[in-house]
Amino acid sequence: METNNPSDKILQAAQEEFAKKGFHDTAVSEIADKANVGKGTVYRHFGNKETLFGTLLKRGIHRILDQTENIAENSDSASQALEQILEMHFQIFEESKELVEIIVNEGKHRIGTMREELLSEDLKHRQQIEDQFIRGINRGEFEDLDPEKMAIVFQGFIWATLRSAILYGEMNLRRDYSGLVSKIFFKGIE
Amino acid sequence: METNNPSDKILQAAQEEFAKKGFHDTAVSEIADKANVGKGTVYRHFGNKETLFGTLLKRGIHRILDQTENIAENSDSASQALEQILEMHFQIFEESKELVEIIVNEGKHRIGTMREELLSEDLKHRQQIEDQFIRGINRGEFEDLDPEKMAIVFQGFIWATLRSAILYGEMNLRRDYSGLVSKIFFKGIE
Amino acid sequence: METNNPSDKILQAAQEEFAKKGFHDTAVSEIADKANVGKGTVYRHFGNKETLFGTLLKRGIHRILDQTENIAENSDSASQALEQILEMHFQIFEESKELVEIIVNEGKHRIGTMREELLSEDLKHRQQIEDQFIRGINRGEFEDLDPEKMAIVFQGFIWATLRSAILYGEMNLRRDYSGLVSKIFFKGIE
Amino acid sequence: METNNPSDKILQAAQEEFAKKGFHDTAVSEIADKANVGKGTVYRHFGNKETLFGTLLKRGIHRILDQTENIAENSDSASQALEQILEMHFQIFEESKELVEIIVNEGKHRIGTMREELLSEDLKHRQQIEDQFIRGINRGEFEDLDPEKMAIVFQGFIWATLRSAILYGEMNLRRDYSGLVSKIFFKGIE
DNA sequence: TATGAATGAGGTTTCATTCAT
DNA sequence: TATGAATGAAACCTCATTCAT
Repeated sequence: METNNPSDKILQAAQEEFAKKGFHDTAVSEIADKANVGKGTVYRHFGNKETLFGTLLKRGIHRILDQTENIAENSDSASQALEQILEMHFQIFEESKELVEIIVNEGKHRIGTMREELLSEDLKHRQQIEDQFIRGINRGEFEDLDPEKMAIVFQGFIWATLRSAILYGEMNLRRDYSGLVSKIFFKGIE
Repeated sequence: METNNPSDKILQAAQEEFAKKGFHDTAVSEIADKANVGKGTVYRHFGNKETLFGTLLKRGIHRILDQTENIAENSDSASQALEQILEMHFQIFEESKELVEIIVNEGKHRIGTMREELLSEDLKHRQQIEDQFIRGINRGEFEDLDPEKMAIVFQGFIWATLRSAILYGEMNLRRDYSGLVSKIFFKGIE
Repeated sequence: METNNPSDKILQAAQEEFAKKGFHDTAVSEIADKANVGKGTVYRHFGNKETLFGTLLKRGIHRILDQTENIAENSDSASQALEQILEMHFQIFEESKELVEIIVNEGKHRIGTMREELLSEDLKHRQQIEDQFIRGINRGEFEDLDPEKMAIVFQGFIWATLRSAILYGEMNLRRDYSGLVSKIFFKGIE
Repeated sequence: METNNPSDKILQAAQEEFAKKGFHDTAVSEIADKANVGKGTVYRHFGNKETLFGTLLKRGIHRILDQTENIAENSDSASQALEQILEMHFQIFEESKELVEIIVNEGKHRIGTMREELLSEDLKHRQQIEDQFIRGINRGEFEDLDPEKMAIVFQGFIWATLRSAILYGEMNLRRDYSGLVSKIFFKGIE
């Protein structure tokens, strides 16, 4: 779906470059070049480099938030929902490898002004997961463990698995992992 | 145990600064100032900024490798060993919060010249973990799952848990997490 | 003929500063200041300090090459041509004292990447001079001596005379020297 | 004649390094290393880098001054003396290629504090040559031209010839050049 | 007297950002 | 609205020089 919208072209180019080289090792001019626009256009649309980066992160997180919401509403059980959430992350990874790499690799630093905003989105996602654990406990699917901690651990599992995939590039094994992680996790808490 | 050895002072200062602000946002002069040495002294001892950073990473990884080795030799069962390995990571985290933050946050980029060396150390650690799974399977402690994949997932669990701890700063809960993760993981694979 | 072209302003400023203080003792920022441009502009136009220096040398050598070519084509005899070539060097010296100083003073070192290119230009000039000696010998103007060696010696004479002029600043005497050198070269002093 | 005198070892090493790479591209530590002494020893003996360099220049010029004096006293005619002076420069060149390279290549800049002293030595040499021209004119060997200018031109010839030799590395031809230059100078080429 | 670890001034270079066109 | 030339702050790094041993 080729757009000629400068914003989209810039965002796309930024995603690829930031994923490949990280925030600091990517020059704004490289992004502009790859997007076939002038450097000034990047600034007209995003104000500065940090905001461009943050916009990318936000886009990714919102996408995850929306899809999680969707899964929650259309699932029969908590364990099914959680499995689908895990699976969904791998799907996004396959579609937007770079976006996930960015989120995984530059999670902590590089969020400057948007720190609060991004952190709050992350907490929203944790809450979505926690809701599923509460649901599961109420339905008798899981043991009665602290749902908040469970959510934190589950969120960690997701990133951890993506991290392995990125680090070792063994993406072709993704279904194996996704399945293995689900298996371990759910058998562990039943 | 205050040393006056410049190398140690620099390494310590670098660890703190890199953890706080990341590689690129930390100036060599800031490290020098914090270590109470001249800028030139940093260069005399480490050659350049990247090597200083890499030295820090190597130190951390070697420490983990050594302790894992030690645990492997002195444990009665595979599950005990793996639990201790997880626990050990939290201990190191408590002692050198910054070092772990660096490893977690700047895993992918910023390793330049030392990439191969560091990656091979990481693989060594994975192998150490895999050895425990093989041991556990042989001893009938675990299900007969692919030990290599198990190792990758377990390594992921470690980072996931540390990542949560770092991100949310809820280190005071560490025992809870460590225990929870162990519980889930081992019940899941028994 | 004041230009506002940054390249020209930078080249002019560089010429003056390099001549006054040599390559190493001239800071790029000084050149930028004197040219009334930002430091970055120097780098945008010339890439780095060494290339800026080399560009200056090339410009000078090309000018000499062109004018020598011109003299060769428009002269009645070899000795007339050679006299004019000598005279031309003094003219250039008067117009661009600094450029000649640079070429005289930093001939050997400081040419790094452009070494081959510059040396080959120098050889071209030697060839131009040699051509005049061949012409002169054929026309019976000169003794039948090895034209290549004659060219080397003549080229030496040029630099020698310029060197004296630069070293002692006795430029006001230039006509005297130029004439004296011609006289000696063609007739000797006995 | 191997000395263990630190000063001599340093001077020798400095000569080689300065000739090879020029003043600025030679580090004091490189000189110290090559001389097998500590960096501090260089400073103890010569105070600073510039003085070390100047000492080298002075040594060379004094040597030339002394030998010229000697030639003047032991020669039968002015033209013989001048020929021997020219020849002597080539001899020194063969023995101390580097020293001559230094003097030729870094004549103008790099003399800082010693500027006056070195310039006065150079003028002394010019005077020695001028004396020979006066002698030659008085003895009827040469035409009655301005001896000062003749001296300047002759001095220029010397450097010019050495410059060619250094630039093109055609030192094996030295006798040819030396002879050719003498011939031209005294008899011309017509 | 000799040393070399430590220092920091100073130099080169990059690149995010601005703004006139 | 789009551009990219110009800018200069700020970072990395070198190396002459000092001085405690």
